[in-house]
Amino acid sequence: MFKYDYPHPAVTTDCVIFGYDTREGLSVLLIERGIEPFRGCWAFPGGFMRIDEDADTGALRELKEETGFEPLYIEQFGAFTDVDRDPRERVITIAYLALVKKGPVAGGDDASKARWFPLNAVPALAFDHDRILRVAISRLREQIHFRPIGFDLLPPVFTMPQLQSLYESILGTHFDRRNFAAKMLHLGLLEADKERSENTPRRVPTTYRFNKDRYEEMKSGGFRIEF
Amino acid sequence: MFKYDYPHPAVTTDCVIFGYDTREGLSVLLIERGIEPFRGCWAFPGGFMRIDEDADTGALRELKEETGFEPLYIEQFGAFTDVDRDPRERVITIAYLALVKKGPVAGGDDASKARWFPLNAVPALAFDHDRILRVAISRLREQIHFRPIGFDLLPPVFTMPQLQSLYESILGTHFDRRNFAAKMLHLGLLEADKERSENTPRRVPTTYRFNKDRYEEMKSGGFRIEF
DNA sequence: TCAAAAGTGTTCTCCCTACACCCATGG
DNA sequence: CCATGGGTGTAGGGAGAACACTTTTGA
Repeated sequence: MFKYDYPHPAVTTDCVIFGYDTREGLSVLLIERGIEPFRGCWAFPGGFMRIDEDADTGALRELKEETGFEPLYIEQFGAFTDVDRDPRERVITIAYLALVKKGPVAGGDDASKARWFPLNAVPALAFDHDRILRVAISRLREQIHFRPIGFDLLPPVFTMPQLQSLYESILGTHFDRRNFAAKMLHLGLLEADKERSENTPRRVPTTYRFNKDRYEEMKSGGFRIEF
Repeated sequence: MFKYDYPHPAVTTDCVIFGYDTREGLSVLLIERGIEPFRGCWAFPGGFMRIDEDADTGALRELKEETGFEPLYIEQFGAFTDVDRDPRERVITIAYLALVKKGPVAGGDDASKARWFPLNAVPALAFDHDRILRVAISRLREQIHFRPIGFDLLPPVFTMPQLQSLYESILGTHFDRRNFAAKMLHLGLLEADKERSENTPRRVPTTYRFNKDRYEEMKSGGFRIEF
């Protein structure tokens, strides 16, 4: 039993985890809640922050425990503090945006209850997670202009059409093939890969890899991708 | 006395309040702490979030109580959660960035202990407020590319040199007069003001006001100011 | 009349945009 | 051989960057 002179809210972390594949586009990882409140509803993985860990650590811990994924990118993007957002007690949540390489959910006790949902097929969510998701998506769309975080969502070797459809999926727009390729190549972050990808239906596209060294150089000195 | 099965952190809000005038450039409003811990140190206005208010409300309340200012712009920009950031107990803070029209600190019990500090003369701060300030500044610099929040820091009628030196002060750079003016006028957010400003040392600059209607139009449809 | 600050226009370059044709592959 | 998708180049326009001289005003 822990006692305080003034009431204290509980603090949780929640992770909005995005993954991508060509079939489904941008997807988000949700967990079906096994307990009340909102039992049976889908929600972001997350949980109570421990008193001896900071929120970043807590978010990472919950992410790994509940999904088994190692995020390639993770960023705090907001605290959600509505008074009635949790029926049990006053709970505020610190929300994180994470990018992972999409795959079957591997680890965790709740693994069987986790599932990827394409962004256009997300069910109603528990708590205020609908709002959190909307904020996360708009943050992701902003961030993609400043960091090449899109690359984290692709396999190490990828084709230009793949990269384009990833960006289109995230930004919800369509680009001209030629202009998109020119712009990307112009950035100098891509290097052509010798090998050619297999399993393509028609003509074999050339493959690229992401040049991390070049990116590190560019980070110091500002960086902006216009779309 | 409030009891919980698990330990709960305390939650505060802190406001990084920016103001601007031509003499001192961009300044931040600090309050000298009258109580331990960090008694006598300078810190951002803020305080404990009440259990029956959300963080936005709490931040606004504290801002008004402690400084008497009405923010022209306010935005949550991060939760700071280091385990040892407060020696008393586990305290996390939700940090806000606010812009106000700079003036003498008017209201509040602690008014006499509040002071504006130009950004290049900020003293060592209490808690982790140094870090919070650094994050706030970089956020402000980002935001100024997307919203004309700079205008909130100027008087309703202002001159082009004033506007330019505000932007230079925030971004820490220098712009070519002609290019800056052209860019600003091109945005269509400024309208020339009939009256001329007084009290200028040399030639009288033309004055402008900010066209809010035009800004509202531009918000829906995206908006980017390049520098 | 001089010093200090404000006003103004042009050129060059780069990047974004729009757009059409050819090529490789599998069926 | 044809359908599908991948690859490529060019012309035009707009915006940013660099840059110098003239005007106003108070001292």
